[in-house]
Amino acid sequence: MVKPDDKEELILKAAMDVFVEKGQYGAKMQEIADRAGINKALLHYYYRSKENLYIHIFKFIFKKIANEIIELLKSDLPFNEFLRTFISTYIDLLNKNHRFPLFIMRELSQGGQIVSNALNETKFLKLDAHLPAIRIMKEAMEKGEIVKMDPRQIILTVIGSSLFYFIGEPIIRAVLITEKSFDREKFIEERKEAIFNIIYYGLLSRGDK
Amino acid sequence: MVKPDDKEELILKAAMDVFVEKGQYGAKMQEIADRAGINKALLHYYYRSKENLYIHIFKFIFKKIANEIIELLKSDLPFNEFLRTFISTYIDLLNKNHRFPLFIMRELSQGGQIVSNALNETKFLKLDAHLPAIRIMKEAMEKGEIVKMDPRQIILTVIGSSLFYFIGEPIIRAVLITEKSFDREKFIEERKEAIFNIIYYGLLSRGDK
DNA sequence: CTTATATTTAACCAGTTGGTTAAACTAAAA
DNA sequence: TTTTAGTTTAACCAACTGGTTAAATATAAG
Repeated sequence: MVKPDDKEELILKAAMDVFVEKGQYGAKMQEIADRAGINKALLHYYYRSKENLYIHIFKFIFKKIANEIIELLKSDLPFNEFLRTFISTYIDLLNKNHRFPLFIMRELSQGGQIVSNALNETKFLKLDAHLPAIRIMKEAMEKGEIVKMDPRQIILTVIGSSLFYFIGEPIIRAVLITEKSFDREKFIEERKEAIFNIIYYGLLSRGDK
Repeated sequence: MVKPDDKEELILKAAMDVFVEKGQYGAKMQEIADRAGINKALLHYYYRSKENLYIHIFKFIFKKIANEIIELLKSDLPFNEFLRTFISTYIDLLNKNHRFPLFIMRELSQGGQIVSNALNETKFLKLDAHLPAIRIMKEAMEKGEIVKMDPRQIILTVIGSSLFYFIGEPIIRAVLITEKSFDREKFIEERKEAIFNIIYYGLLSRGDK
């Protein structure tokens, strides 16, 4: 028995689009079926309920993003190269999936039950000293290359700085961007540079005050 | 004619709670009525429709946050003091209203029609060179105090770094916080210090590379 | 007292929507 | 050919929900 066309994949793709766009409650099963080019009956044939389907989609997206970040944190490079690579790759990832962060945030604002379930199914339940990224930072601190600081503060600053443009883009463009011809990709490249420079030089050990 | 108890205010308060918690579609009029201690009929007596009420609440919250940020950007201080004050005050604001950012984000992810309407009703449609904050930065650059850089990159880094903890708190606490007894307020104070230090020293002019 | 507004109660309606069902059809596998 | 799973069609249902309505009541203002 082979599916002539992989309907299940069509469903997942359509469901992802609709849920990401409209959220769990704004999404309608009929619309998902329509966009997948199938009918509602088949939708329930594969996924018993809307909630089921939603959780499935959410976990899929969450794990995809989480796992990519985990990979990045496993890198083993000198601190400055690690930092530059992390920022650049993470921003590329966000740029390619610019709707995912807000989708995850929306679920977060709902209370986070589904989020914490999804979290339990990823590998980084707790970031500890064994993680290469943390080790790299601690070593750089011990060598006196960078200032001593709680590594979590560095992580929060890097991720927050990188993420913000993508979750706030509509407002940011309305408020901050005045050019008539705005080159988004160029701005994003500049963003990478700026974040790296600010954070790297902000962490470099300074002799005096 | 005086309202014995200001029901209208009770409604607004309850509606805010429910909408912030569950979003536009997750919220139910009946629940709003219940939490306000009144009945559905009165709800429609004051606010003709759910959409009406939602837009009302959204704009109220959005303007409150936006206007506080605008005030902060009007400050006129030396760059380093401005930066320290902005970060500290902004984080305090977020801490006091920790549910608002995600609420606004959720609406953003819906397409942003309501957001852009709300935006038009605030005073900072475009941040330009006249704004004190921008002037302060440009002056500090010209004086050679800090490195030359697009001021928007600085703003995005400051806001992103400050905001991230509050929109990602559930995940951050699950992943990054290992202490059994976690002192949230202390961590937030440390966060202020870290953000200021990283960004300020990251911007300070450096003689060599 | 009269009047106008505020408020409650309770029933009701219509539209939407998640989900079901049954029958028929398709097509590959055995 | 028979069997089994995938798929469609179309009708249907029950629950929920936003919104309405009408009648009764409260209450302060004029």
